[in-house]
Amino acid sequence: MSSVTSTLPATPLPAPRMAADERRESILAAATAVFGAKSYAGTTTDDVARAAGVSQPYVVRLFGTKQKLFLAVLDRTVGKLLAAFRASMAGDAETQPTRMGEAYLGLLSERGLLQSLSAAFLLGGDPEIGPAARAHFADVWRFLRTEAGMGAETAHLFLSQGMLINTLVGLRVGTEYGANSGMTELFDLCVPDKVDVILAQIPTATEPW
Amino acid sequence: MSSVTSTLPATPLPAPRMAADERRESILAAATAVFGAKSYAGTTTDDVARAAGVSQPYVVRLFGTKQKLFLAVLDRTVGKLLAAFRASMAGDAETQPTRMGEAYLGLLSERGLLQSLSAAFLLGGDPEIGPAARAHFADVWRFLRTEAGMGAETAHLFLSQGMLINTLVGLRVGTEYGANSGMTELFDLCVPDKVDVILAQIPTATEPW
DNA sequence: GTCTATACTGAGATAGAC
DNA sequence: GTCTATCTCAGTATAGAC
Repeated sequence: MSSVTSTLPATPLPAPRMAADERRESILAAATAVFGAKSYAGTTTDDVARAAGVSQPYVVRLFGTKQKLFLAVLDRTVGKLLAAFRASMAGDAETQPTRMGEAYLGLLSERGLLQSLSAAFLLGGDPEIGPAARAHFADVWRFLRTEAGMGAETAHLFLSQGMLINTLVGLRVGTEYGANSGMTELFDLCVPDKVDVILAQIPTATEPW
Repeated sequence: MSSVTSTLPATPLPAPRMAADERRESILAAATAVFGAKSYAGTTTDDVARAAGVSQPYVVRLFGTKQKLFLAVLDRTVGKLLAAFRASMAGDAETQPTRMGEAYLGLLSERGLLQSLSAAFLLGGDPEIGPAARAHFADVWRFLRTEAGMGAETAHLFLSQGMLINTLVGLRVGTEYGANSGMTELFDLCVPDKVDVILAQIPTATEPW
């Protein structure tokens, strides 16, 4: 009915060129968010690509395989985790556990970071991911016991509580529960005086992926 | 070269007829193991079928969709969890937390039970699984606080430690780590005097799926 | 450095026989 | 109650252009 030129197919503007390292990092960040939300197998390389604003084959091109991408995400995540812990270690020994706890909560501000970790920790049976996940977990444990100087008991409690926090965030408890349902009580114990901060980090709407 | 009758194609013996309920339960058990090992998205209905010794379409036929199967697994799992807790409640109040902890550890003897739960707890963002997972989690919390009469602090600690145990099992820590690596220390704190029992529950070899 | 086109495979689900 | 055959789509990965 009308001219051909008027029905423009909206050229899907190619992503602007970027230094490889920069692009790599932005894809890792996107992948972290998506893996965190949909777990390893539930994530497609296309999800990641769209979250990062690049094409699906390019994601594969840069990282080789989806699995390698996931392993790269893991490395980066644990690196950030330990870095955050180390950064929190200045100050007097008395309040250190508290500060480390807060450092941990700070990591919630990166979408999917802790949930990607949790996802990896469930894949111990995978022949490639499993060993990597165990190694990373052991690194964290060793860090707490040696570098951070925590006693076994303290480190145990610290880790436990971290895992529960991960669970609550993975469950998206904040999005669905109101002030009732008893969950708020638990939330308060897990992240005292930080409920609002935490809730803000949880994705509320449907994501692009 | 030889007679036709001698090269038997090994008729893949059809599963013996079973009452629907019985078959349903055996598929649920198989599905629990597989979902626990490979997470929701990583599990195929064919994995489950083979673990249960039936055909893939039959699994779908009985449960409608993979998702419904997973939700059924969740129901069953939480049912077993609460049942085990309730069963442990007889006796004096003093040692009750200990007995509940032991009841929890007892659940490790069913392959994948706690790991399926953990997997579900990571899928809070899923439009159908998320709400179900939150509801189940809330049920457990309410149980601890009301029926089991735990204080908020106690319940919090109890849950935390449960989540860490789930993590360790999901990681298959026992399979890969020997007496070194520091993990044994943590293991001992998580499941005192039960290390061997726990390790025995962790699948060691390649499974049929 | 990044894309389009496409080959290939795997997996959920349906149809219908026994 | 259970299977075989099969349709169909989604998703990883490759080839090759720009």
